[in-house]
Amino acid sequence: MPVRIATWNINSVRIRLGLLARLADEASPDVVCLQETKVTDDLFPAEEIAALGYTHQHIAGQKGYNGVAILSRLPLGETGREDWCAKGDCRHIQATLPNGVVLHNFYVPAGGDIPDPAENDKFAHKLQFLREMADWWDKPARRRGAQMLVGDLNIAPLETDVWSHKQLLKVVSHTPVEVEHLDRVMASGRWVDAVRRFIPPEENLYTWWSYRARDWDAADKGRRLDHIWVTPPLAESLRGASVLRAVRGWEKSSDHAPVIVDLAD
DNA sequence: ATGGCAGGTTATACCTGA
Repeated sequence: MPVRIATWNINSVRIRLGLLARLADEASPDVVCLQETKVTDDLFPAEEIAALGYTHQHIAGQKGYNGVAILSRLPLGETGREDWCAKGDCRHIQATLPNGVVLHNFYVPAGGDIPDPAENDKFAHKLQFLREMADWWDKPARRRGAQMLVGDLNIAPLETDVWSHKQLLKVVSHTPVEVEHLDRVMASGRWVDAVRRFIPPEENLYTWWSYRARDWDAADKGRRLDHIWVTPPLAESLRGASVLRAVRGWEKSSDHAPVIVDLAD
């Protein structure tokens, strides 16, 4: 049975439960990975989400900020989480799917406004987080088997991942130092960009559009911050990938659109 | 056009996002 996996920075799971229901109805992902749930585990709307069919849930949330969740219609095997940068924040969880795929859900720090780690602690945190991710997959034992890495990585690596490469070179999310760090993470895990296997790198592709634009759709000043990567053994199972841009236009939407991939058996 | 918006909080102004 094929498996559909979605990743979505939902920007508060409680305020957008209705949109999650609509996503479940219209796209019917088997597994949904959320970021920025913005809720502690005791207040997580587990029953409402179970009623959508996602009875298997692995969550790690905190008050106000961050927070990640893996919601699944399929049973989850071994689950876990890593405390990157030893800050105790909720930016990563993982779970094993019935097909054996180890699924990692990340919310990489945004990094603040100033792209200089000496001047901006948030940017330093972002780079450190990425270095720790690269170190994690640098060990051959951690590269074994079929793995998938999804989430809001808060970096748009390609020139076609932003509305203007030139104008964003000094804007956090598209600076060369961030892209180098992300490339190192990719290389360490031998990761394959699943979405760009289907939507060629020559084509502009975004997953995030600012709330501040008067007309986000017309201006289309987007960035591709949300990603789905797979390890080489899993790349052969990919059957499709897309960004659900229309979701960005739903009433009271998140500023991020969901990204989905389909896997064959 | 360096503006503009949105969510959360021991809220009613300030932090975060990117």
